[in-house]
Amino acid sequence: MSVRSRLPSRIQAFGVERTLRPNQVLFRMKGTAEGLFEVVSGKLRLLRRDALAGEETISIAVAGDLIGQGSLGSDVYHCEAVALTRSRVRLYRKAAVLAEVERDPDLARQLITMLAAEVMSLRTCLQLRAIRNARERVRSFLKLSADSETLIVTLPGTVKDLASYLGLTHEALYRTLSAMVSDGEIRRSKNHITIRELAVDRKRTS
Amino acid sequence: MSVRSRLPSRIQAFGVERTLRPNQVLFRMKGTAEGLFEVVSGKLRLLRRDALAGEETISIAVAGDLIGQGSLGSDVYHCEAVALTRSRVRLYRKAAVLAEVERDPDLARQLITMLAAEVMSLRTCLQLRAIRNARERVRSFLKLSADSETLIVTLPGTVKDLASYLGLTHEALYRTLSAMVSDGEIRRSKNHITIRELAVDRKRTS
DNA sequence: CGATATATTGAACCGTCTCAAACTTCGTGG
DNA sequence: CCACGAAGTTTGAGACGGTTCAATATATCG
Repeated sequence: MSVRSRLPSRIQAFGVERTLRPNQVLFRMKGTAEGLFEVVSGKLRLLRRDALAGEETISIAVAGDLIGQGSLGSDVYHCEAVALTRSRVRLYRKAAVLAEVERDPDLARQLITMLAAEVMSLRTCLQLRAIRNARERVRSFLKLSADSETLIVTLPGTVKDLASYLGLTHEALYRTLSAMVSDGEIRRSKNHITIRELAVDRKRTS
Repeated sequence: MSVRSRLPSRIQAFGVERTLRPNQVLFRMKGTAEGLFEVVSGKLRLLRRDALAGEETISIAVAGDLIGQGSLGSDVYHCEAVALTRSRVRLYRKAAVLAEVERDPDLARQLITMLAAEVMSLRTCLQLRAIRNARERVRSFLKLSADSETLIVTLPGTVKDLASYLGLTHEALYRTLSAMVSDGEIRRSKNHITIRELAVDRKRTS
């Protein structure tokens, strides 16, 4: 659901750890950008709020993920991070990161490729949403997210969160998943979805 | 419509210029990523193709814009660039850029902030699309894109391109714009849209 | 064990898509 | 410079699908 971005270990030296309880807000939209965070343990939800668009889940971050990268290019955060579970995060102050970048070309290169990958991941998401038909959209998402070996998709959050990520109401997603199950296209268990038939790419089975 | 990203002049030394005629393809999806391009003159359309999602305009790049940044994080391009007009572009080979990054921390910092800004720009676009109502979506887009002084939005491409960017069919966008004009909410001329009333934020005037 | 959030299904409405048709603009080539 | 074709623009009508509102079941957490 998001790029797994990791910082090289040498920079971790100057990271400051912080613990979050469930539902605690790590940073808010328009809050002063301290820097970026690495999720050490636990799980956080990244979202955007807007009077018109409502609440939109950007992604679910788990251990190892880097969040708040946008802060490197701005003075304020443009999204909100809330802990889903008790979590530990490590803060890398913006100034410290940028300073370290000057000294460590390798870190610079890693940050650049990481951000470039993030850009592409977002574009993929954007393209996913361009698919009008709910079922096709879900199908595309599953294809993109499935482990290529097992064809299993592991849901990082709730189905509701997934609905938000896909730009559907949760009702529509539940219905679509149900229909796909009864058609034998997928199989569902707790936190997993298994694709049963491999992309026969039949045109809109609706 | 997209982040105006510029490379510091010192790196321009090793850029290779190339001329494109209208409709010429600069790079395709899944084509080997040579590197990134700076638009010297003219106008290009960035898009993604997909059997299900169809053609989706990502942005219109004009002189000064940097395109194909995603290539820094991947071996292949994930979008397609087509010249809208006769254009000149300058290629910065991926390896050259990454090598220069090692030598020039300042370039590194600029690339990082540029990419971070792009990430946020994409997230904003994503959020825009989360607005279900066409009129509200157009309204939000106009607010975001308007010059804060004059309240004028300059369209970089055709209205059809804008429709693609907004995730609407062109018919829906034409209709919405017409309605907004007759309601006196906006004014239109050739390539400009002027917002007449400043966001009174009345709930769904539909 | 109660409270709160998620999961699930139903029914109806409404807006956008789709298909269609005409008009305008623009660029190209004769 | 005009003719032509291609692409963009514009408006119409109808169908479909996802949203919305609603109600209930299930699960999770303190």
